[in-house]
Amino acid sequence: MSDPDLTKDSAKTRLKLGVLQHNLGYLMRVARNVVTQSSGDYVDDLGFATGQITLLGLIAANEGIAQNDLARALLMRKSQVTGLIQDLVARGHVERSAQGGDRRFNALSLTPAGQQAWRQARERIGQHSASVLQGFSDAEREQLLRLLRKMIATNLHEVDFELE
Amino acid sequence: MSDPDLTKDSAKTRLKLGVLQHNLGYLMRVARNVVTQSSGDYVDDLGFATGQITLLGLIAANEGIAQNDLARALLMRKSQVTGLIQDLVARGHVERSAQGGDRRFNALSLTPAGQQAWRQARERIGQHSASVLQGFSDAEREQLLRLLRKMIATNLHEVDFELE
DNA sequence: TATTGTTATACTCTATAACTATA
DNA sequence: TATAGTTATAGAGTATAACAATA
Repeated sequence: MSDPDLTKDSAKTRLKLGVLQHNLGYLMRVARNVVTQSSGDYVDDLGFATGQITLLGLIAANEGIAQNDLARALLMRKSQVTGLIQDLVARGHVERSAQGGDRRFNALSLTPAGQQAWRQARERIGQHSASVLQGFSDAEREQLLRLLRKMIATNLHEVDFELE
Repeated sequence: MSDPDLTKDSAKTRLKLGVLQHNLGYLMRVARNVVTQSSGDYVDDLGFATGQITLLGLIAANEGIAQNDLARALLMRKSQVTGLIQDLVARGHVERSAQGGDRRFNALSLTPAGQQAWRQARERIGQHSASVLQGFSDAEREQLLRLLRKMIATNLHEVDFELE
């Protein structure tokens, strides 16, 4: 991602973090920016909107899931999920099969094309993840992911995550 | 933060993460949402826009810093920093004193009122940080923050973070 | 020619609420 | 009365580029 705005200055900015180095909000803000800004290099050409790859992955792991459950799992609004899923349906990646019992919700699943797209996207986000964590030892990498999962699990009370 | 959209269902959504449980992008996305959505409970009444508290903290730790250096440190656009700083100046928290040497950039510093505001905000974001990490041991907490700092430092090449 | 900072503009993402259809 | 999902709309956040002043 070439960035004409950020200065290509060779001199590094020296910066003190002060108390912010112990603050989760600050560190998560910058870390999030690090991750999202570098992700473009890996997935932009696939043409997915933000969040759509994640939706594919969750549907792949949870065949027949309802949209509201996706919204809860991602802390997204259901209206937001509606738009993203509608686009995935229009592009032939996802299909909504009306559930036998409760006709209010749609059971979501991936079409063959959607499974193919997910396989490709999965490869890419794996590369991206490895790239951002290049300097990390295996233990550090697993530790970071584990602590993020713990943070999510202890704060997202509506969802019961099933880990392998 | 009461949320009329998210369902207050007592039944938990059971969800498999699949390969996403090992993916940094997914975990950072949800973790970020966990943090930002809960932060409102702690800082909304202070009336700051997103990012402004962080700017106060960085200026407090780096008296005389330039706006572009703040932008680099936060992976923000300089135009975005302009707007946020202008508002902080208008509210009397930050002042721009033209630097003797290079008259292109403004050396930023906190006014007495800004220092007071930062002390209050610092207290709040500390409480928020502790709240999100309630279930963590001291070792886990410090480990998570350390790994986030490492992730930022190894990916933000333009900035040289000075830790204590 | 390059950098700091401003402005204007457009775009993406997120939030709110009213609505339907089902239960 | 409550839930799943849709729609419309507004707002917050971010991106792009042209510009002035200075180096």
